[in-house]
Amino acid sequence: MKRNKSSSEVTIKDVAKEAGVSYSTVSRVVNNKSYVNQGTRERVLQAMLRLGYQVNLHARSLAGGQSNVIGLLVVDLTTQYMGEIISGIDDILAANQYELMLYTTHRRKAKESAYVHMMARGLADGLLISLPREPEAYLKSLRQKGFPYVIIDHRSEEPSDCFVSADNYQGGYDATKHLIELGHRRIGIVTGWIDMVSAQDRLKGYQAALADAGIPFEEELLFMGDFSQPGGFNGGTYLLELANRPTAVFASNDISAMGVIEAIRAKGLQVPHNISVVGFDDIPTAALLSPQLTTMRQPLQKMGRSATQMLLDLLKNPEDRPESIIFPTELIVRETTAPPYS
Amino acid sequence: MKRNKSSSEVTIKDVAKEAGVSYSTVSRVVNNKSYVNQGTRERVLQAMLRLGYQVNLHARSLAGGQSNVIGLLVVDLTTQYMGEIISGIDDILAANQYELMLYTTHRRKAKESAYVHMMARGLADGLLISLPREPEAYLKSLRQKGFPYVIIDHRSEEPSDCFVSADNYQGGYDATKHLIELGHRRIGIVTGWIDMVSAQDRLKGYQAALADAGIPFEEELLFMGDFSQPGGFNGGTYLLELANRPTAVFASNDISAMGVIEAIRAKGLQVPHNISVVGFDDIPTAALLSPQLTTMRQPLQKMGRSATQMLLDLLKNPEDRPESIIFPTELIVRETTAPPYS
DNA sequence: AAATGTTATGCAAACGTTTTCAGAAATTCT
DNA sequence: AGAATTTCTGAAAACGTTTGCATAACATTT
Repeated sequence: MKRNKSSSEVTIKDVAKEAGVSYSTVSRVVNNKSYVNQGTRERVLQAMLRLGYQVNLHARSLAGGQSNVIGLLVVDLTTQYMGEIISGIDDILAANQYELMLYTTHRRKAKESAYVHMMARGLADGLLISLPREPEAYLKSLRQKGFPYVIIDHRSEEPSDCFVSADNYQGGYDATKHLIELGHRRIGIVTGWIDMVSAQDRLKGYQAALADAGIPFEEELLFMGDFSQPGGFNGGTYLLELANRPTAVFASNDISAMGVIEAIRAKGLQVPHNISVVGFDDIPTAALLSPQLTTMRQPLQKMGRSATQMLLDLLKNPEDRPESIIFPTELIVRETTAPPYS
Repeated sequence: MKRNKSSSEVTIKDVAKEAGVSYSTVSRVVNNKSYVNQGTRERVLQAMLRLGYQVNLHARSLAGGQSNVIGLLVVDLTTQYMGEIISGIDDILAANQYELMLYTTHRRKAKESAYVHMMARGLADGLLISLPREPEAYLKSLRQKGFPYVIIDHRSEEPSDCFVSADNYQGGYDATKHLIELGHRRIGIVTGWIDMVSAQDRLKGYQAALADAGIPFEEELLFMGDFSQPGGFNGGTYLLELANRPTAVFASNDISAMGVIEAIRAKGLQVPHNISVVGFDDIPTAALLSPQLTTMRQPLQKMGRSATQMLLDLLKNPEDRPESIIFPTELIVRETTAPPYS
């Protein structure tokens, strides 16, 4: 058997020999188990230190049946949105000595499924799934395997699923209501990927706010976007070229709001003077734009933390499944919204 | 031994039984090795499909001596800077069937060392280290272990180190030169974490450009920043409150440039009318700001890709060590720089 | 027809742990 | 003092693979 370990890979057996005990004892010391004589423990600890022992996690996983790794499936890492969530995840994981394995699907639905199966087979103990596009395909197999997972930012209809999400419906409602209260009557919307529940919910909230204010929903004021900046730009351009253009736009996330604003500027108009814009997420840059973006805040870090804690709880007690959480959103009024220009 | 695998964990042996062959044959089929009869191969493949076999990566790593995992050590994930680099890393990794294990140190130097030792012991085959703060502590031990690693955005002095970096010196030089050519003579600088080589290099480039133009370097125009937005804000505020304030500022990255701009606005001044600002990185939002940020572009994605490819090459042929790469930077002139206001 | 290769298969030993089981040693209870 | 606990320790069997070695079957050459 070829072993290309160049040098001293110290194993538990080496430590055992050095300390003059059996390797089971070393294992007990490493894992801080009871039933080890204080003196022996010291001796082993010394030996470990002298030899520079480090546990081999693969061997541990194989023997112990769990890996202390959790997998994270994300569509895309380049957004601040994801960065915030991950930073929350990482907090909790680090505090519980778990490792993070990252899978990026780059919006390719097919990849999601492949990765999930890979993780579910021993590599990870549990899975955090963020912003799934077509989850049903693989969630079904995870469920039937009894593999623990928590979904982030996706309100699952399946009762047995655990998820953490923001109240996208209410957020969409409040964002739209804010515009209505400013006096707007023609309000455009640029949606996210409409196959995602969160995008659908924001749209529904928008429609509900309109209905409650007695404003009819107009198909032509809706643009199907994709949560991206170019998507927002296209949406903005489309809305502005309408014969009877809107006086305000609700963009389904901050990134596309930035696109919308760019489109408005490209037409030689001003925000919020000519057109108001409200975003969604409150990513850190939202406050750094000029004018600063009015947006719905989602507690992204907190969502990451909760989801992770939930998964860890699930790993500990697989029988009682934690309650899913829907966090409230918060309207952050900054400088991109104003009464309509007449 | 407790096994909490709830249901059917299909192993290679189950497949062997199903297909009526020995499990070594199944292993050969799984790994696409030669010396397997076409018919047998078919039969095994069928059996795998029927049983839903998935390889256990921990077992493979343990037996095979390599894990097909590479570790990535980053300070902070919430920046677009990192997002861009990771997206490059991920491209190459995915194409080569490697997994990505992520470690975030959150700027805590002590953590770096702990993680590195953990990864180096079997978990990962190689390490990608981005933006190290105090690398010497653990790099030494990696070197002596012969553990493969590549450093991103850190021009190492150690000749045996492989790294990928942008030409920070030239970038700092060109950014400053751009301001000088516009007519500026008093140019402030907000540095990055000055213990990082990249931050030092940008500063040196700044000083060299000044020297070449016959402008004396003034200590009071230098502010030690930390690559953060608040750091930029503080730096900007400091520079503006100078008795003889600068007419332009070179911020050592885009994020701190945004902070500087915020500070300028807070003083009731305009960019670039009163003060010019140039950043560094060209993160995606740089082009979306208003006014759009003039900055030095680093090919972040490409850097991620190169570093990863380099590491993979290193894993394949540990003897011949690839050449380190320094990518050129490119000045992107947008709207935050203009001739000095007089 | 024997000798030599080539292709295909199985056996069994690793890989570095965890964990069960059994027994030894030390301690506490009658 | 003997019995009953409790604390400690080691042997050995897993965990699910890969891989070196042996051997079998078949094809090709002398």
